Amino acid sequence: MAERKSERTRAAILTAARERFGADGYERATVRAIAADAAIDPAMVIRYFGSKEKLFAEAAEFDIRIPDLSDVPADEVGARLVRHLVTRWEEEDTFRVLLRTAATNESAAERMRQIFASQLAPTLARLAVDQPALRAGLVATQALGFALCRYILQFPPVTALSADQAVAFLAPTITRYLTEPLS
Amino acid sequence: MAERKSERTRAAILTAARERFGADGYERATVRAIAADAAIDPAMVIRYFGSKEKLFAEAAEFDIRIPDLSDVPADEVGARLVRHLVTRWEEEDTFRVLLRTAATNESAAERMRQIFASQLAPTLARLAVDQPALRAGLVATQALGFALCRYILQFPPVTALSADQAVAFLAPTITRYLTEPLS
DNA sequence: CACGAAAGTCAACAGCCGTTGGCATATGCT
DNA sequence: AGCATATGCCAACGGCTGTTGACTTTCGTG
Repeated sequence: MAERKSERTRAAILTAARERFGADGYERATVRAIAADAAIDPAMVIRYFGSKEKLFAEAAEFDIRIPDLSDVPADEVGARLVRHLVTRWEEEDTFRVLLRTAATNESAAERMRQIFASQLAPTLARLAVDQPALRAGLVATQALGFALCRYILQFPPVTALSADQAVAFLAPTITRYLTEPLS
Repeated sequence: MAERKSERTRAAILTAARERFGADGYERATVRAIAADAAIDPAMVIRYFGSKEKLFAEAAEFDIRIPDLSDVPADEVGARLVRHLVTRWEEEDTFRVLLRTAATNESAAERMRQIFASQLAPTLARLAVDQPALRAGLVATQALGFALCRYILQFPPVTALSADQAVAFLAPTITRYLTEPLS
């Protein structure tokens, strides 16, 4: 069972990495600091993950896990979606890591675009009355803007919101973006 | 006229700095690269601005210049505001510099919060039916989310939008955040 | 117990970074 | 012209970065 120990430290590194990347962003989070948090030698980080960039790639793997909304009443879709997103964002650091980093790191931005294109857009496409890509894009602006103001920029009025309040305000916007007829 | 020349290079540095900061973010934009863009020695950058941080502070000075909307018909406030923001964001690099950097740099985030609190919130407060801080916060989530998806993450459906389309979609959301009764 | 591989330590590398001080040059004033 | 000062270049510093290779310890297995 020589591998048991190694998997534990591997997980420790990953946890520390997510914390540091999430708090400081990619550039300012140093391998040495991550190693210190995980109480191991910086060399081990490289040994386990090959490079800082590969470590980040693994630390920022994120599945948004959008539920199937196809048999949810049309007027509840927005609320269900918003609640799912907020829950999902707050139960892991991963998304925050990705969002924070995506602003200054092109590969993280690309990953963000991929999540949008492969996870969010297809699901929303079945709920939009027309122009699915455009409507998914609009939904993304509101969803990510909320995440930005709440978790990254930490605007006081936005951080002060409860999850319920957030859902109540954002849901109608999402619904409108998916269904409002184009003028 | 010894100062004329210096002011020209000072401006050149500032321009190059805004470009680099805007493209790469604070950490990855090096003093050396900025100096190279301005066709000048790295030492001059420090001589003129004292430090990289002070250079950034000056490069990221941004006045959102929100117009007086107090005598605009209530149903046009959203459109006017959105159009102003998009115009303002696109006529300078400054805002993009700030937004990109705010994700990983605490002092830039603080500046963002200040712009929100001292420039946006007070104006919106006079337009909101109640709970001015909360409503201004909601407006910010939609406005900044749009900027994030369009200028930073560059989601294709969002970059594809014309200014007119953006206004048409976002304006009703803004109006609703300012006026919709709380349930 | 002995052996070998896995896990971890340590020191050092080369390469950037922001910043500094000294020195050349140009420019404007008297 | 000659001086003072502003402007600019150059080389170098100390510090931090990701990454590497050699060495030591740990530990499961024959």
